[in-house]
Amino acid sequence: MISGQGFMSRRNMESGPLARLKKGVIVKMKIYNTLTRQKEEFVPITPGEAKIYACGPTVYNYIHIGNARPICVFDVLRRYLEYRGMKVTYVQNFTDIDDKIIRRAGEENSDYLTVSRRYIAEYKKDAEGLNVRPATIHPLATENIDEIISIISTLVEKGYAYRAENGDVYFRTLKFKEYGKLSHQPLDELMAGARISVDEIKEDPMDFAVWKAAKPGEPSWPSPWSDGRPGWHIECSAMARRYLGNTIDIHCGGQDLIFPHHENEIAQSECCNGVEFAHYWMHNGYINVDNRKMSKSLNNFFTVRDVAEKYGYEPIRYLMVASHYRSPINYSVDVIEQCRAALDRLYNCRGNLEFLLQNAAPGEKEGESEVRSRMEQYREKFIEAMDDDLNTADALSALFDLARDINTNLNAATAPSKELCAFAMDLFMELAGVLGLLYKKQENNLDQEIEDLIARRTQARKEKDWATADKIRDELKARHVVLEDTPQGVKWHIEQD
RNA sequence: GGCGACAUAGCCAAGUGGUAAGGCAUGGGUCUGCAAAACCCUGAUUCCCCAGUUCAAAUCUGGGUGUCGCCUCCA
Repeated sequence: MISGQGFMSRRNMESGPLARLKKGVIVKMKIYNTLTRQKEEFVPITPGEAKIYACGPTVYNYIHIGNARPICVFDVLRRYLEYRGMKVTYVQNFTDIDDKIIRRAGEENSDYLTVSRRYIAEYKKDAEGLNVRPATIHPLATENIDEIISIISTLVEKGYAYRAENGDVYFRTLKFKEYGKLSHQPLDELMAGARISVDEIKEDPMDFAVWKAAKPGEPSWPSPWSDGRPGWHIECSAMARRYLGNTIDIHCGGQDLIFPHHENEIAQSECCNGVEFAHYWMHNGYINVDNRKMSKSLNNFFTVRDVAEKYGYEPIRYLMVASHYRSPINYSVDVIEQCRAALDRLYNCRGNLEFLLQNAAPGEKEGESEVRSRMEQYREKFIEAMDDDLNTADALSALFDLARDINTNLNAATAPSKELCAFAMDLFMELAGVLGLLYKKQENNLDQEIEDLIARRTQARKEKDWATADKIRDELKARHVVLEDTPQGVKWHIEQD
């Protein structure tokens, strides 16, 4: 029995961050580590590479915007590390077998497979809408039963888990001396607070199930202990190990997973593999509604789908990056509308720049190199903010600073060169892209009919026939084509809704 | 009971010792045939309260108030 030995003490010089630091760092980034409760320099196991495991949704319903937060925030983490030149392996599981899924299947008279596959598909639609890139791997619990059984077998062999008389297998929590190190809960306190009903079949109330024997009619898989299914926590230990190895760089999820889910993962993985499970633990804050935590159990949640139908997906994503990932966010209709208005400003900037770019003449002009170098400073500010524990709110302000600079200095009056316009556009989209914003495509084509209307209006304006011009403008506006008159001609964009 | 988070303008939100970023909204102005967009100006003598440390505190210390969360399925 070796728990509590060297592999936990990541402060030691051989395996601690200092040692890894010496091997060479590509990204000088600080991450708040729940394990140590402080910001630490991010030093990956392999220089230049990051292995990340993010707990994914249990697929028994549409995701709500509380679920959307970790999905968006850790997508930004991934994008940022890649932006800084790292190779990122990002694993996000789907929990596709569990009590809630089985219950749901029962309610609708179908089976767990139908339910889980449906909501995985729905998840993917929402994730795409939110501009969340698919993970490197999206493993399913039910496709990793062998790995799960292998880990449980090792735990049983080592004496960390035992079979109860009904076929369940439980983890011997008290045997893992460091239990509680992530949630910083002393074991006796956890026991005092344990509302776990005293279960005759467990040796100790703190023990948790790693394998559950099937009740009649439940889906099950054969195992050395019983026909049954994995407990919730074990699947993440199994999938993290299979796809990322015994030790990973960053494990992320919502704050509510710290206890017991992540605590249990640590116990299982470290007792099984004998090495530290994850070097960094990142946890996002909650989304609240009326100042109360939004959750499926409180039934005060908004699904991503519902909000997206009213306001679009992007304001949701904006909401997630507009504040720090560890702060709570209080959701309201007001706030989401403000997000949409803020996005409008950014899209206007992009639209104006695009229009300028199309009309600009090539040939760098005098003084433009100074403009470039000034704009480079916004990138520096952006990176500095992101390096500080993913301060997306501060980074976003750099994007707005850039937008103001572009609006002020790149316009019809200053007639910037094509090169400068392209430079500004690239930089603007580069920073927005790291946050996963401004992914709505630029419309380039209009119907012939609309083109004709615009041409007629232009003619009317030339003849100072304002009545006709305004009538056409209103007509187009009703069809969501918004016109703006600029010194370089008519500019249009398609309005949403 | 144990552990923790938060409190900055009408709203959202950065800022952890050097004199309050950014966004939304409001009001005024410039530009425009009118709009739209954009730009400029406007807005917290002050960062929940009290006391302390300091030349200097939203930022540190102590105390208090309020709100929320985890300890049970939950992002």
